[in-house]
Amino acid sequence: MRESATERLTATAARLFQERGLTRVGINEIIREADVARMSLYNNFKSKEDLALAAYSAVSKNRQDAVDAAIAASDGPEAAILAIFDLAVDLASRASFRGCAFIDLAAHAGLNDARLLDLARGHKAALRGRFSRLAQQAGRSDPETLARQLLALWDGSLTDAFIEGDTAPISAARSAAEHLLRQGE
Amino acid sequence: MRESATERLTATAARLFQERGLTRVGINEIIREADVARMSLYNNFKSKEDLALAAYSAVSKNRQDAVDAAIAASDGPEAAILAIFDLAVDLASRASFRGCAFIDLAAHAGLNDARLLDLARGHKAALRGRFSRLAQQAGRSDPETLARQLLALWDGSLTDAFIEGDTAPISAARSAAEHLLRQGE
DNA sequence: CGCTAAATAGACCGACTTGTCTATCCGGTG
DNA sequence: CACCGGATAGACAAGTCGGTCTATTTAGCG
Repeated sequence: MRESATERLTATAARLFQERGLTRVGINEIIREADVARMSLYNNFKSKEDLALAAYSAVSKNRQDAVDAAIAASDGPEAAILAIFDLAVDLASRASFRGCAFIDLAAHAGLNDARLLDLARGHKAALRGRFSRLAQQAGRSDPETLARQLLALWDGSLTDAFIEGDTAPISAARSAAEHLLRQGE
Repeated sequence: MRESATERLTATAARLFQERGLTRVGINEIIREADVARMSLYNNFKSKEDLALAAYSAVSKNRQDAVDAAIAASDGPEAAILAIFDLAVDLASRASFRGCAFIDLAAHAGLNDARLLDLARGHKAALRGRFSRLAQQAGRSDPETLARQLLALWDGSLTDAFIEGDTAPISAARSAAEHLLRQGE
């Protein structure tokens, strides 16, 4: 037996929301792609926003796991930070890449559903927290500021990579991160 | 006599689109706020996207003028670059701030209308071009890379400032720009 | 087999969207 | 005053959206 309707719905919604954003994907398309009846969606989720909450949570968890794996595979905090930027290149190299899904989510969900905005905030805070921890392990005196700088480089370079259709902004951001790491050690 | 319908429509659309984004503002709201009849909109613009094109073009021009004014008022290219980041603080301090309007535009218009995506691309390229010129004036050997780094810091910090609801990311980005300027002079 | 409970397809609803059409009104000009 | 072109309000069309409901089929199980 194949995976449950809930799993198929969550996975399909996660994929479509990443590819085109929350508001540009309707439930008709989701249930068609997930091969699930309309009522099966509403039997498993109270609303589209509840489904979105589950889908984006799964995406967030996957991203954080990938970041943690990259950190674990790296030799020291500085290398780990650069390895995280290498992940961004992977993300942006996918054909369907359209910028960070959580930026789009925050821009879109802000006014309607506080839960979705909180999820986007939490995702960014989680990444920033990892940067901060690594900066602290690298012996930085002000790890929070460095973490904010690295997060801005991450978010901005992913955004610019989408707008330009090229990964050059991410490479540049990675080298900026190297400079910042060398600066105040 | 007050300003023309075209001017009122463009100004109103520019304001609303900045506040809430292209797709979250309908023409009904625009014509109501602009105090213009429905048909007056369609007599002056072929479609909502044509109005959006005019509105976002005006916003882009205003932003570029503000950047140029900040550059002109600065003492040297390094100071000019930092002055541009001070502009970001002003932008993000407005109560209605919801991140860079052109990032939202690019994310949203990408699939529907190539003209709007090109406008967003052009806006980012214009800012990047100014960073590049300043970097060159500062005697940098690789002004393009520095320009990309500064643009990523700009876009990322504006985005993070919106998501966090605080201007701290911009201050951090500004100090990162200072570091980058000191680094490879 | 027969029963039950769940999953299904699809009609349907109300709200909302952009865009068109029509009928009216207002202001400037001869 | 009479006229006329442009602006007006608002009905309307055609489509999409999220969500509900019903009638039917399917699947599990004693």
